[in-house]
Amino acid sequence: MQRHIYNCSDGCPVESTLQIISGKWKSVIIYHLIKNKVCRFSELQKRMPNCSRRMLSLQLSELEKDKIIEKKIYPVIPPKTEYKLTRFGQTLTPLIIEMEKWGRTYNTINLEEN
Amino acid sequence: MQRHIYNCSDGCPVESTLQIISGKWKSVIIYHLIKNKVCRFSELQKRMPNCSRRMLSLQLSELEKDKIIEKKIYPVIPPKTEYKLTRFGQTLTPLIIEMEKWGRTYNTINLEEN
DNA sequence: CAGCATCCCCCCAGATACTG
DNA sequence: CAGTATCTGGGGGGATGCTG
Repeated sequence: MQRHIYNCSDGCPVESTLQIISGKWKSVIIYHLIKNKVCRFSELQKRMPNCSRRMLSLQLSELEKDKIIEKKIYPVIPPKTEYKLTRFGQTLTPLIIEMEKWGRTYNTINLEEN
Repeated sequence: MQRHIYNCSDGCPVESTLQIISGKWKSVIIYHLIKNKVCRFSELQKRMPNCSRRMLSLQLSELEKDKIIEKKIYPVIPPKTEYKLTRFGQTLTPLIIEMEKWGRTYNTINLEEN
């Protein structure tokens, strides 16, 4: 995690944030975990059909490494896992909700233009 | 701009937002334009030393195409340009400020851990 | 100063196949 | 079900040089 900071110009806070959430699907994953508290891998897949299984897996593992989400594995067959936000990850909620709000009005505007 | 929407799963608002601001440097550019109102190309360069001139140029032109920023060209020699947020672009302010806030506390936490 | 054009390399991410 | 492993191509992005 430390390396992130040194990539940022003069400690620019926006750049710091991007180091954590700029992955192609990370904010979307966090968004669904805010809305649904707990999600299984397949549930996330359904909610993000444009994200390949491979990508979903990669993004999840990076979020886990950065302590944004935590993973619970049930030792059963067939396998079952659950993902949820950590306490630290929950501090991203206001930011992601702002993304949601802006996206909603943006969608509305574009629909009106048709 | 329309194409953006159809890339989004079921109109997911977060995905819509990402279509606009997910470029590698876009949120950082917007951030500096919020803080400084008007910036010249070289001023943005100084504030984002890790962003190459080429990348800065590309990101700016995409933001302009999406009507987030507008560019004013002064027909002088040597050339002078100025960038600022459009009214539409200003609606992103709350979102970018949330990114700033989160990045600040994140930086603080990491400094404490040293 | 504020870019664009070109070249070129690397690696991101899709497709596919396999596994506990 | 919930992933890994491997291969591959296409393009994102750096470096450099040029211009009005």
